[in-house]
Formats: sequence, structure tokens, C-alpha cells
Amino acid sequence: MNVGKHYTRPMPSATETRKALKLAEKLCQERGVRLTPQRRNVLAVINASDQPLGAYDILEQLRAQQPRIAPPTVYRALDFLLTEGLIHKLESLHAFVGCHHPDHPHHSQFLICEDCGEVDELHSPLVRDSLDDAAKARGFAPKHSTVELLGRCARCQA
Amino acid sequence: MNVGKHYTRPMPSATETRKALKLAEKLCQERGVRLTPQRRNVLAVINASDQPLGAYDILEQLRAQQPRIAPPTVYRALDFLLTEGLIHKLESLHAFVGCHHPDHPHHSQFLICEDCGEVDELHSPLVRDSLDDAAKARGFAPKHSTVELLGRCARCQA
DNA sequence: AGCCGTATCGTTACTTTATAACATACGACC
DNA sequence: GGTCGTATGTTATAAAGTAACGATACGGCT
Repeated sequence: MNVGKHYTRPMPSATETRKALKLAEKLCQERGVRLTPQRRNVLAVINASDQPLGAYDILEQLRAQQPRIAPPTVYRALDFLLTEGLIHKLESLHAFVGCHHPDHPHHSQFLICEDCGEVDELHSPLVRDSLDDAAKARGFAPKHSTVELLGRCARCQA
Repeated sequence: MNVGKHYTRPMPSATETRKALKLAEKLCQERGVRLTPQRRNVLAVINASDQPLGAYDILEQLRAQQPRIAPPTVYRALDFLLTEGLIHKLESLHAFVGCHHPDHPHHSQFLICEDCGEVDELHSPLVRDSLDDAAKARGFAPKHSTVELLGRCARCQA
């Protein structure tokens, strides 16, 4: 897959990754859902990456430990993590990123740099409200939003 | 593919479709690009549909007249039509719809009904501006936007 | 008209992304 | 210990998209 071509920022630290996993565990416990080892593994791979990962990228990484793991296992874990709001899917890349604020449901907006692959997760209330208003004006009841801007990040323009 | 399951609104009239094709021809001529028969055929199929169509749906329809047509031909036509702003791609559905305002470039926002498959193309200046502002605040230079709300349209709620 | 360069298209084969279907395992509860 | 629901393993296949290369068509030129 390899989204970024030029600059790539440093991988998330092991500490950050562990903290994210701890939070995920806590949230799942609170909600009465199970963060099973497979789901945890998938989340760990995603959180440990500095780039969005495709399902088959994740698969490949998991095969290092579990050579016989197959696509449905990964997709099932991804479905779970999406449902629980622990990750996001970037539709325009067919790739997945960890959620920065998994503790409450939200619309997110993503700025995706085509040069370096960096993904910036925003939660602009203005964007959210303007979208809600637009939907309301049409009597439309939104369940899920996909908001992705593709372009160049500040660093790659400089 | 078959996006809509329940209500489906009537197909666009032949008159509408013809008008859209006329406009597309005019725009292409003005721009010095060629709306070739294959491109025209693909556009016609998309415009004649009341639902977003996947590339392979389009392929299948074209095969009625041209049994040996292959995926690359369709994808090339789709690329052209996207570049010229004559159609849009709905990333969350892997499907394509005709553009309602092909005469000037624009960000669009889409309201996609999960029940009936209807797609509403919006051009809310508030949404556009709030997204531009959010991007600007991060020094991000957007090239393309994907804004899609999935949910239920007014009719399907009633 | 004939020639050239480029754009478009045909064709084959293939890659990448995603899911259906069914078998097996495992844990919670009676 | 049986059985019910949830999660996973496993095989196969569907759906979406592209690479590569040759053939043909088109527009501009002399």
C-alpha cells in the first residue's frame, strides 16, 4: 500500500501505543464488549503505524506471528473496531487509522496529505454543524459521515 | 450492486438525459477535449440511471450493445468524465453518479439514502467554507474533497 | 493526398480489496 | 454436562481496479 512517498514522520512511540490500547480496553469493558486478542492485535498494528494501513497490510504484519491468519479474520476485527469507534476508515484510501478520541462518538474530518501520507483528524464543530444543517434542510437523517480532504500538508508545501 | 432496496424513484426521463448529454458535448467542445463515443456511452448509462452505478454495472449495460467491452475501457471513460467534472465518484459506495452542475468546478456534498439509494448532491457554501477554514488553519492545501453523509432520506423516514 | 505524433481503444492478464459460506472453538449460563 | 451465543478458522470466490502492450483513429502538417 505505502501511502506516503517523501517525508514520513516518526512512528508513534511504544508508550503512546500502549496507552491507546489501555484506553481501548477500558472502553470495551465499560461497554460490555470484548476486545479479544485478535481485535487487540489488529488495533495494536494500526496504532503502531505512522500511516494509514490497508487491510492486507495489517494481514501481512499479523502473519509474522500467525502465519495462517486469513482476510476474514482481519476484516471482522476491523468491523468491530469501526463499530466501537476505535478506528476510522479512510474511504478514499481504502485504509484504516486509529481514532484520536475514541471515548466519545463524533463526526471526524480528515486532511490527507498525498505527498507524505500524513493524516490529520479534525473535529471542527463548524463543519459538523454546517453539515447537520444542510442535511436537516433536506429532511435527511445522517447516520455516518465521510469527510476527507486530499491535498498537501503544511510541511510538504514548504 | 443494487444500492436501493425499497422505494426507487422513477428513472430520469429520456429528455433529461438527452439534455445532460448535449451540455456535456458543449462543455467538452469549449474545453477542447473529446467526448468520444465510448465516453458518451458511459455518461449516457450513468445519466439514465436513478441510482449510483458501479463500474461493473456500467460494463454490463454496455455489453448489451458491445459484448466484448472490457473493464479498462470503462475505467478510462470514468477517469475522463471525473476529470472533466461530468460525473462524481461516491467513495463510500464505490459507485458513480452524474454531476448536476457540470458547468463549473465545485466541491460537492452528497446525502446518500441507505434505504432507497437516492443521492442528493449539495453545494452548501457553509460546508465548503467551514472545510476551507479548517484546512487553512492547519496550513493544508486541499485538492479534492470527499463529503458523503449516509443515512435516511426524508421520504424513507415517512 | 500522405505522413507523423499523440490520443484513444482493444485485449489479456493480473492485483487489490472485500465477502459468502460453513466448520470449529470457546465461554457463560442453566 | 448440554446448549446457546459469540468469536474465530478455513476455503473459496466475488467485486473493484490496473499494468502492459499492441492496434487503430484522429488532428495537424506539408
